[in-house]
Amino acid sequence: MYTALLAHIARYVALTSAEAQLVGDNLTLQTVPRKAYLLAAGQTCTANYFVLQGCLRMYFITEKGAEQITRFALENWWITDQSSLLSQRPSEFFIQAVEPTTVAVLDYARQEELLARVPALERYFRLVLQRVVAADQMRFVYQFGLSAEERYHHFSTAFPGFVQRVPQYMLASYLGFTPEFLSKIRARPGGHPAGKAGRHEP
Amino acid sequence: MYTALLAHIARYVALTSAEAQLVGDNLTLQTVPRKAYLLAAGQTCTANYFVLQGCLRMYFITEKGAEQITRFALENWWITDQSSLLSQRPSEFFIQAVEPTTVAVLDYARQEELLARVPALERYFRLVLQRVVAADQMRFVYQFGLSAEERYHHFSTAFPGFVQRVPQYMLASYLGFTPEFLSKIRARPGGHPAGKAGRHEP
DNA sequence: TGAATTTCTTAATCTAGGTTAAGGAGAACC
DNA sequence: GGTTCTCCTTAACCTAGATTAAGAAATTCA
Repeated sequence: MYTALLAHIARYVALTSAEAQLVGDNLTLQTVPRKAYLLAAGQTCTANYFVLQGCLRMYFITEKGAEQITRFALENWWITDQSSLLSQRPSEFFIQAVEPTTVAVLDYARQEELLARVPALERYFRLVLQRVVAADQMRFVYQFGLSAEERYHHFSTAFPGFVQRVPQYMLASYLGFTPEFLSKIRARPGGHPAGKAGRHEP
Repeated sequence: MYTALLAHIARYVALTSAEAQLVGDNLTLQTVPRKAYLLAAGQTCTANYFVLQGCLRMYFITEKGAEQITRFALENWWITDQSSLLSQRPSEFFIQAVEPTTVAVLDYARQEELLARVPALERYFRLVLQRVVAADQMRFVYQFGLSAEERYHHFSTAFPGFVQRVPQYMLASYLGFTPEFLSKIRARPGGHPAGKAGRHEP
């Protein structure tokens, strides 16, 4: 049922089978149809989501009313609004399925209890969070260190599979520019080389 | 010696005095003169730094050769290049003292050993990292949801003390625009209301 | 399968913020 | 107590990318 998640945990820490059982007991499985929401702005975030299958996006609405995507979550990624989760105050974010998606839901209230019983998970989440911070840091370097066009080229070279998996206007939003500008870039010579290899995940 | 750090830990988890002793034994104290570096691009990051007194900035050099500040660390903040630390590969970042600064240094090699002996610290760092992710998330909202001028006003209203603590060109870099543009904003009517109250930390 | 909805493209026009250049003023240094 | 750095300001000009407005392709789903 949660084999992908248990395998992910095993990459970082070793659990006894009793502990693995306990993990499973504290999760729920949820299928999310395309365009359905796991979280909407105004709601208080209640859980941590692990993507078993599919793709989620997290976004907020800017002052001008535009959707600004802050991150995607693909298979084997955790996603949540840490800010709302910690403060237990209403979120500014939406978490929505880009394609039909299956997630393991770890309810925040049960999480603390579970971590108390399975201390190895404290370590697991610490390591996962370190990686999230590291990824956000590098994201920052690309966002501020490169021009919009360079960002697009860098990203589509690094994750060619992913680029084909989401609508381009979402990619444009994630990279911090408009879909019109993305079209312009792609129309330029060398705009979208028909690459094949490369990683699939951002 | 490390009372500020032990107090910070105590805000999240309880340590026995033997454990607190062990923490102290695995730290070193370092004083960093103004403009000195704890990390420079090209070096592999070897430690996690906790600011006891002073102010650090983390930045990288963009393609155009400009310094782009990614974060500051004031008293009671941890700072490191998670990316370089995890991969043990050369960093892209500089970590430099903005003012004479004292830090507690937790060497990465010793950190893993220490956490194995004091499991409560796994929880401590997990909680600290959750807060870092939450802060980065909100940072993103301000960065992409507001115009440059709104960013400046929001930031200087939220952290008036901090604005007076660092040179303005650093503030401009952190907020993602040029010092010239910051001057332009401040010259506008209502550009820099002489506020007094408010938080000191970003 | 065909209408409705989403997504993508093109092109003209516009603007927030960057760039360049120069001067001024405070702080540190000798 | 002057000279050298650092930092801040102003102003003219410039550009990357936004906005607006159509229309053209794809998808989706009934």
